[in-house]
Parts: sequence; structure tokens; C-alpha cells
Amino acid sequence: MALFADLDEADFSLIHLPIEEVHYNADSVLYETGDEGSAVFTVRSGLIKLVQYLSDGTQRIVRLLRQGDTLGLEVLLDRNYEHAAVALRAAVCCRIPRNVVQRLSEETPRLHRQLMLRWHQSVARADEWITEMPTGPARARVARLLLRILHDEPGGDCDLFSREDVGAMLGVTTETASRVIAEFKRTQVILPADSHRVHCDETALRRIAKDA
Amino acid sequence: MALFADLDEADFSLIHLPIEEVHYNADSVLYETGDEGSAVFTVRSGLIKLVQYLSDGTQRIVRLLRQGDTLGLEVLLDRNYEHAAVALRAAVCCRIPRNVVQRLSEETPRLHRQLMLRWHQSVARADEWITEMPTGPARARVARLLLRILHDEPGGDCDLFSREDVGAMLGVTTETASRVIAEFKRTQVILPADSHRVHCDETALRRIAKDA
DNA sequence: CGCACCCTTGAAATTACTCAAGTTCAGTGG
DNA sequence: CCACTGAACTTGAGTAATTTCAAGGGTGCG
Repeated sequence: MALFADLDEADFSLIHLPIEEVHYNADSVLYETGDEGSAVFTVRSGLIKLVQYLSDGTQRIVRLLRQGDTLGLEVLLDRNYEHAAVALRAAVCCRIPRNVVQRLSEETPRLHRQLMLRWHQSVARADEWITEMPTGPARARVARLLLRILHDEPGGDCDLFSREDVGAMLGVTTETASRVIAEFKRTQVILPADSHRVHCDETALRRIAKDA
Repeated sequence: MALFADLDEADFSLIHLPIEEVHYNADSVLYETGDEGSAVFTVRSGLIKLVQYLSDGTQRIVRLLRQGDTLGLEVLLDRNYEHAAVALRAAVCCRIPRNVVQRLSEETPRLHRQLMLRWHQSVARADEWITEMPTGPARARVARLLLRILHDEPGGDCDLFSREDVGAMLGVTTETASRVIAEFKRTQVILPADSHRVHCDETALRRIAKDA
């Protein structure tokens, strides 16, 4: 339970564990924008996308959440969920009911620091995203995205997600995403392995990511 | 003292007010990236930009902060400032020493909700930025930026900032920013008033902002 | 086996970038 | 008071990159 990492046994006993570990398949929806916020989640494994819809129906992916990240913090302020959260691949999360956190929060001051850390992490992630994703040619953006995923993958292998998702993350069209990825395959920067899985030349990616 | 909006008199008496109201001129620096975090700020008036530097020396503007916004929250986690904060025009801020907040935070649980609200606001602002700024043609982005500024300005008037800043906010070059603004002037979407000040046709802007 | 759905590819058109040269404007000093 | 200077803004022309629209593959699932 990453959220309670620094709470000791006594604190835990307060909880009575209505906390569940939930398993999600790829494309499972954790929650939708506007759903009543019943719980906060922490990611134990897998990869979750936070999606925000634009007025015209298109969607932008606002963050990727991986092991140790938190989502749904806004419910602690009695708000509805402000994004849609969807698993990009099989994932395991801790689902912590809102009132558990709220009650603990009143009783154990130590939790406050943990919560602030979580909030801070969200902001920092968002700021990185703002800085890196929309800058430079599409080629460099895709390279940066790949590098970011590789960061928590063993070896140089990773799953590619759909071109549409890549586009929604980088602010380019699906076609451009496809073209860039196709080019990377041609130039051997990424090598197809199992279905949807590729091996990446990190050195080459780092070079490409620098453009711009 | 917006940060303490919901604290009552008794709480205030705890503080002994080492809190100052600071006045800044345009282009004043509140703090630089990496400075030791001595205080949190809230904006009472004016406009502050949060800047993040890229490895190649260029800069991206990550957020605009206006009345009621908070900056520097990361210092509550004993971190150094993670952005540079610069006044875009004359501004007034409350400067609240870090340990004041930290001490109050231990003593009055009510502050926690306020702090969480602040964090939430930062995340929400960042997410809006991610969603709106890098989407669509430059013309639409500039329009959205203007609309956002107009939102807290009386009438339809506002100050334009430098083309370089506009570029750093929208992820376009200075020249493109200049061209778009020039075009807006030609097509009467914005009308020059006093120096640097313009009157905007909000209806037209809203129409242009939709192109995406 | 066939039907979706996604991915790929092409060609034209748009848009933005680069590089480079003017232009305006505010502030400075004569 | 006016010319001067430097910085910011504007503009142009050529080039590169991306989008658009459209059509053609591939693949997995029923």
C-alpha cells in the first residue's frame, strides 16, 4: 500500500482494510470523467492513462501513471473524477475508499506528508509532460515517449500502444504517429519482437529526442 | 491571505504574522529554479509565469498564475523551487515563510484541506494547459491564450506579453507568434489601445479558438 | 472465412520553421 | 529637443514538416 508507506502498524489497525487490490485487463476503465469519486487508486503494476476530453470530442492523454503513482486524489476534495482512467495494459491497483483516507487523514498527521507528496508528484509529472511532449518535431516527441516508457521496463523492450493513443499523447495526428513509428522500424531504431512488443535502440532514441 | 481563508481568528493568532505582502514590478523574479525554498506565495494581483528550462537552454512557460493562485508549494516538502517564477506585469503577492505553514499544518487540521485545494488547483491548471495549449493551429492557440487572460480582465481589454513569451507558452516560434498577432490586428480581432494594451473581440476569438 | 478495425501509405495542401532583413519604439545621451 | 542605439517586433522568401483526405493492407476474432 504505497500510499501508507510511512504509517506504522498502529495506524494500519485503524483501517480495517476495506482496501482492495484490483486487477484490470488492458482497456479496462477504472473510472470515467464525472463519475462520483468513491476511491483513490495507487498503481502497483501496469500502465494507466489519464484522459481528458475536448469539447469537440477528441481526447488528449494528460498523464501516464505507472508503479507507485496515485490517481483520483481529487475525490478527497469531494469532487467527481476529473479524467477518465483507462488501463493501457494489464494492471494491478490498490483501490482505497475515499472515506478511509479522509478518516485517516484526520487522525494521523503523518499521512498529510504522504498526501502532499502524491499531489506534488502529480504536478511534477504534468509539468514534465508540458515541457517535453509538445516540443520539437514529431520524431523527437515519439522518441521521448518511448524513452519514458523504457524507463521502467527491463531490457530495452516495451509495448507500443495504439497510434491513436500516441497521437493523443504527443499532440499529433494518428497518421503522423504511424509514419514516425514506421520510419523507426525501417531505420532499425525499434525492432519488432512479439506481437506489439518491440526492442528499442536507446542510444539512437536519445539522439533523436534531442532534436529541438 | 487567501491561503488561510477558512481559518478563524484563533488560528490566525498562532501565526504572529511574519507574512509579508510583497510588491513586484514587471519582470521581477520571485525565485529561480533551484533556489532554496524559503516561502510559499499566493498571488493577490497581477500575473506570474512559471518557467521551466530545457536542457538546450530554451524555456517553456508551464503555467500562468493569477489572483488567488499559489506557487512554491513544493517547498513544504523541503524541496528547492522547481521553476522560475517571474512577474509578467506589476504584481502583489503574499509571501508566507515555509515554516509558518508547516507549523500551522501540524496544529490546525483545517489547513490541510486548504493545502489540498491549492495542490489540486495546480494540477487542474496544468491539465488544462496540456489540453488546450498544444492543440490545433497556432492561430487557435493564440486565441485560447487571449481568452484565458481576458477571463480575469474587466472589459475586453488586456495586456499582450512579449512574442517570445507567447511562443514559450504555446510551443511555437517567436516569429509565428508575431505573425498570428499581426494577423489578428489586421483582421480587427484585436485593436491596439494604449501601449501594449489591446481590445479584443471575444466572439471572434472564440470562433478562432475552436479550429483544432 | 470474412468482417471489422487498426495500421500503413500516398499525394496534395496547409501550416509552421528557418534564416535574414527591415522596422518600430523606448530609453539614452548629446 | 532630437538624433542614436539596442532590443523587440514585423515581414519576406524558401524550405521543411505536418495535416488532410483517401485508399489500400494486415490481423485477429467471431
